Amino acid sequence: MATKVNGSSGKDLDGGAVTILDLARELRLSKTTVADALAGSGRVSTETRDRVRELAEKWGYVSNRAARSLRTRSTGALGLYVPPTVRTAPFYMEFALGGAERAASAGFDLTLFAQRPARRRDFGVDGAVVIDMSAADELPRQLVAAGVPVVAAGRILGHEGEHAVIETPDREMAHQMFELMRSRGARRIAFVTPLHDFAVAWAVDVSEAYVAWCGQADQEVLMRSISVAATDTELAAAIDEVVRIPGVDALVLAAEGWAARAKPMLTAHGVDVGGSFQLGSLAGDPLTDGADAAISRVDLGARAFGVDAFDLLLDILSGAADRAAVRVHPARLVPASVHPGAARRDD
Amino acid sequence: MATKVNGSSGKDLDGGAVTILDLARELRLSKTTVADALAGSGRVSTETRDRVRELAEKWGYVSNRAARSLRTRSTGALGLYVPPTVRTAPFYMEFALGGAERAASAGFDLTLFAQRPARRRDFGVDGAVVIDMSAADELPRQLVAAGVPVVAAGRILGHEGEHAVIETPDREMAHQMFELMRSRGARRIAFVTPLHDFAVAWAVDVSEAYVAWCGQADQEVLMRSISVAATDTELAAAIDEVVRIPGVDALVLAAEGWAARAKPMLTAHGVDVGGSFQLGSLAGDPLTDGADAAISRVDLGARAFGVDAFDLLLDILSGAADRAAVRVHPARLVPASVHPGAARRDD
DNA sequence: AAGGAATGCCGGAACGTTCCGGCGTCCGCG
DNA sequence: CGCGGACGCCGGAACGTTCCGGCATTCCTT
Repeated sequence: MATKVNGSSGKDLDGGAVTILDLARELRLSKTTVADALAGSGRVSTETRDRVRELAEKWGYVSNRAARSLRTRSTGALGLYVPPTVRTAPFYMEFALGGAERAASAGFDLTLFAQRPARRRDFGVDGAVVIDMSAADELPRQLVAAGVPVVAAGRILGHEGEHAVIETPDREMAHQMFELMRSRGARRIAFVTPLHDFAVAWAVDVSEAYVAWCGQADQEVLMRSISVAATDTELAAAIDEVVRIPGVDALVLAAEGWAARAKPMLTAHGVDVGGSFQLGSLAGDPLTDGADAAISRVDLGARAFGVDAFDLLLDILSGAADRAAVRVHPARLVPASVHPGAARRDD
Repeated sequence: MATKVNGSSGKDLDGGAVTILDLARELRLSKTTVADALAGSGRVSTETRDRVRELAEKWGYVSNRAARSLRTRSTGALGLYVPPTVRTAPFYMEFALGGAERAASAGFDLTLFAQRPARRRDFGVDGAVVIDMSAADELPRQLVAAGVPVVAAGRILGHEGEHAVIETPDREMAHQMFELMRSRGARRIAFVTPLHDFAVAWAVDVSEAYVAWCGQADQEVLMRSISVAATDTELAAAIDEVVRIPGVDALVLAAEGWAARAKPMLTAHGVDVGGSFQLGSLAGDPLTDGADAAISRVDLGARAFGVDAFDLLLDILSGAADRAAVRVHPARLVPASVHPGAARRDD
């Protein structure tokens, strides 16, 4: 009862993409058998399977994603959301590409969400990773409401327990940074961190870690806050302030890129960076802060972080991990190379 | 003849997502009418349409992407491929997010392709943008072979005419940069560019532009090539060489981030960057090279570039542009702020 | 040799949407 | 009063896949 009468040989690559039915017709098999042969499911003789696969290869058959998705209720894509505030940083690009790599290795595509959509929508993903989300952002709860498994890279303040989380040990790394500097002779370590209204976990964590360390190390709290997207002018103003504080012999900056930008400013003030004055970055990717051996940095391993985040997501999808699982992605402290002529006081 | 008998009220949010059929049953309408009411197509009374939309809103109906995709043969997603060699640069993140924004505003998702897939696959996109591709990369032709419209951001050497292209005026901007420096007194401008085996259009273009300018300006060609992913050591070696050339009073670096990294190296050599010595970046994004007012830079407008690239792709999809269209995305020369005390020779 | 199990293959139904054609009803106009 | 057409709504088919159950045929077992 088909409307179109198909010729004998077939192989109609003309109309559009080749389907399972095309293969079945050509091989005089049923679609079920062809599908089974291709998927390796069902009961098919080895000979038949080989015939099917050979023709599929020859004709360039590709399984229609939409049809499969419709039938299986899985999309074959994972989502990633990077909030607008911070997305210029190379860190997120590395993270995203690590994620894309991991997703691809599991046969998933990576869909990048732009802004949060105005209207409710079909996200079109089997799961999603959101990174460094402010508590105010609604996207995670929209995802959760839509039944999409979510992994938060960096926990979301006030939303703990609502989804899985993977974190870098920010407090611990900050602590290590301060300890390193002290062990290298620093006595008064200043700290520049994002403004308090930047309600993202890592920023809060490192600030608290600094204050805690000061208490423990019996050091005065020398903290300045600037916008996480600080311009050079803003950053320079903070540096000016810090330099003016008497006896400051070390400075740690919380956000990516700050240290590299601050260094020339410090130098302009006559500060011997890498020598008598220590400079550190708590989010130092190899590209910016890390390019300078005079800066101690915390290497967050952005790429591997992305891989790990999507790894967790995949584990959740496969049932190997709980939907509220919490994991830690290791970071690494990379001390500045000690300047040979540096004044170094060993207590 | 339905296998399942549905109760009177319905509203079964229990099973899974709510479908058009659920709405139709509840409203005692046919699926066609409901679909028409939601899509705004067909002939539906205003009253009915409102009733449908109200219930759809109330029940949180979202159109099933897979089903629609299957029927309409369009996926609702656009692809982006960033080659592995260069992807650490913030430029590409900005570009990608600009693209995601533009795609989203047209109702498309953005799928990030990871590595090129080993096997032939269904790309699952309606069109794709590839950026700064080396001629050797096979992905574009795979896409073209699969019938996917492709926009190359930065033309692909040796593949002109096979797909649409959007470009920044790299030669022109390089020329402007050199002219700026000369107008500000530079007499011997050195140039550092990626190695020749980095067969990406912009790198070739700016190198050629430099040589051409030298010829026209009657200046000796002072060019050094390093890996596009040069380490600090490699970059420093090139800088060392450049500094050793007698009379060099300006340096232009081709790739993103190089200038910012080179500046401290130059300073270490006692060079007065921003004063008697001019430094320029041909791919200076605001974050890295652009953060330093002493560096002249070409602002490629990464974000807007991404928007424009996807704009072109969307135009092609809508038929408003040819599949081999060529467009130019404007760039902008941002001169270094002239240092007050700088030695400035006005011819 | 007869019963049952394994083997190889197959038809339909479903997934949720879009789209084509059609079918009553009612209005307006000559 | 009759008729053409607009209006409001509808049924079915199709998109390409997966999956459930089933039906011959062959093989093994006792």
